[in-house]
Amino acid sequence: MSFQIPGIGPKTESKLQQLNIFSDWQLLYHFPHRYIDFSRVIPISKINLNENCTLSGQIVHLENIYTRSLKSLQKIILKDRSGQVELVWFNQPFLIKNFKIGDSWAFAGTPTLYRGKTTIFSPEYGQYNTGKIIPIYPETKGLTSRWFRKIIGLHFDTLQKNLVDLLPQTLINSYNLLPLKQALQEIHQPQNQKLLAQSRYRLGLDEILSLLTLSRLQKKSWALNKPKFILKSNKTIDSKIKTLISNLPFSLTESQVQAWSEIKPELTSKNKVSNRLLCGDVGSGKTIIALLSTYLTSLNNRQSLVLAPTEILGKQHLKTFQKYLPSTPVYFLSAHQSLPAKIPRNSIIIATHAAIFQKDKFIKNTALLVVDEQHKFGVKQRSFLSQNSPPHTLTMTATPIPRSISLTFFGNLDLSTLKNPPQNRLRIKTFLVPQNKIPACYQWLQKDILKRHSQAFIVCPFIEESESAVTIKSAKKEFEILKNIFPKLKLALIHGKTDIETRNKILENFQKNKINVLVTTPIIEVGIDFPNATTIIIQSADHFGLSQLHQLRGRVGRGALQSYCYLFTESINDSSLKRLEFLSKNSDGFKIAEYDLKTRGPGEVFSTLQHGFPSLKIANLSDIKLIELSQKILTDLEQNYPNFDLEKLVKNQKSLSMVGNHLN
DNA sequence: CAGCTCCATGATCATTGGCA
DNA sequence: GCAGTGCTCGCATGGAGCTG
DNA sequence: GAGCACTGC
Repeated sequence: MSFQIPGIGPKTESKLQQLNIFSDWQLLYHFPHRYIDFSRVIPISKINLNENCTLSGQIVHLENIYTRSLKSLQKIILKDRSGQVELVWFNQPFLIKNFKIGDSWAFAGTPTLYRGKTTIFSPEYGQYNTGKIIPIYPETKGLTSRWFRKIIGLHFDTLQKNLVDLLPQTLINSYNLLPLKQALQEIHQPQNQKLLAQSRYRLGLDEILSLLTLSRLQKKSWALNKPKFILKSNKTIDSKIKTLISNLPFSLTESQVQAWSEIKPELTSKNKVSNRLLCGDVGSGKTIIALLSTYLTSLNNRQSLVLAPTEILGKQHLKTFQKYLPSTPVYFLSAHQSLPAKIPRNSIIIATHAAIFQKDKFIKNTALLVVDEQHKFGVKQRSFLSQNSPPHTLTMTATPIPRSISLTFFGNLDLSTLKNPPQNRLRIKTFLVPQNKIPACYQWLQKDILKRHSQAFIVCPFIEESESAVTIKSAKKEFEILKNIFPKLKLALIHGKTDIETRNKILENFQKNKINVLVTTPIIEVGIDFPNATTIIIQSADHFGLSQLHQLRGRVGRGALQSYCYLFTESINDSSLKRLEFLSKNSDGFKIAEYDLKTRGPGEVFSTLQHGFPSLKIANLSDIKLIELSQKILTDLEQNYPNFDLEKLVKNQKSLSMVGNHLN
């Protein structure tokens, strides 16, 4: 487990470790993140300005020039039959000793015109850096791309010696893939763009394939679990649940019915432990599903545990549960509030994360665990899952996860999706507000608040005014301005640095309608129900991801009144305006997430999820075709290559070394 | 906020010409 | 293990943007 | 000059 090749001593080794490279084959899995194409080798006279090229010729002049301010620059004049160029470096006086007048050299760079002369600043030289497409690597201080190019160029054969292409040859042929070694060679030393693309394709496929494999393996190992408590559904229980459903003040939506029909048989299965992700847009009614599940458990005289992301949200759940399940014991557990010493066996415990620290007390009696993730995807609650006999687990998320992402990252979970929102909800009217209409909008808001006794959020991206980004509204400053705009209204400010007690107090007052307008940073994202809030104004909307905006918008429209979302922006950037327009015309979170994924990449969609996902180095999660191909290949492997060792596939992926944290 | 990575940047010479 | 030699490769700085 | 390999002790 270390380095065989020469040139790596203790210093370099520790630097490599900073880049997560611990042994020599991993060097090959340190992929370039971009390339510069110096493959155009031309005579000097054919130079096009600002177009990368490689030139070779004789050095006819070289000098070191020292300037006043203790700086220096190095100048070389290179000549071939067709003409000459100047090459200039800065502050590298040692450099010219590598060259002699009369020597022949090749240099690569981008020619520019400087004071009437064609000049290349800091050109590359040497066999690994000229005349080809050169890779640029992720670097650490002291480990340059040049270093990687050389070491990999010199030792490629040694480095790849022990690597085995795990995919069967026949499969590689039938899908027209590059063999592993060739792919690795091309990613580091591409012969041309086409082969480079093929190489990225192959290696990206490996990444996705490993992810899929990993989640499939985990699903398999989860399937070995037997339920600790067997829940039944008999006639009495069924009818009670039916009564509950029919007594609800609304009827279940189609997809709620669907989801329940998926979850219920799992909970009552004799030999399977449920592990399901319930993925539903803001306000799609996930809580009801949780309610039904816990009720079923309770009717079986067993205990459920509902984990809420925040205390406020937990209390909200508590209210809901108590309201609809008056005859069931529901308890609340948080950092401030503990459980009674003895609780009935059929209790429903609603807990914040504080519960995690005292889980031992009651987890062993828990038959059903509901984790309300809201927008975050935590790692913490995995500790519940990793115990040897886990309860039925239902994870709920308000992040609409695009299909390609749920396939790759959550393949180990069964998936239920809530699509259509409850019919009684009015669609939130969303408008893009240009700068000059902002005052009118404020006027309208004030009127509306006074008329309907409604409330509003005003969201700003940052707390403090930053000098570099004057146009970005800061919550604090905006708050002052808004106080002047709305002299008749009560305003309050909340941001990430407001301490929790004040924050809770303000939220409480807001809930009681003692505050008309709440000015905040995006912290209100975390799903709080304020049915009376009907308007949300988002400042500098272009600075948010679409998914995030969608979540923010979901803060309103929770009551019966018509709600509004106003997006303020000073941006004139065409693509950001388009994005915002898309948002104003669409209310389906899944569509929005897909759109975000396609136009901005996975970062946007994941921005509201907690970290801890493996970063793919090559594959792109928005590449649904690649993901589908990986699935196809995986099925192919399982069906037609019975001896194929899936586990090996996972272990060999360096980029997955951290996956364990998240899926285990 | 700090720490890190990425990326762009960086220097010299020498002083005209029209009008009153 | 450590000192000495000779080899190769080597800028510095600031702002920007990201992450813990 | 930093890091490294190699040599000679």
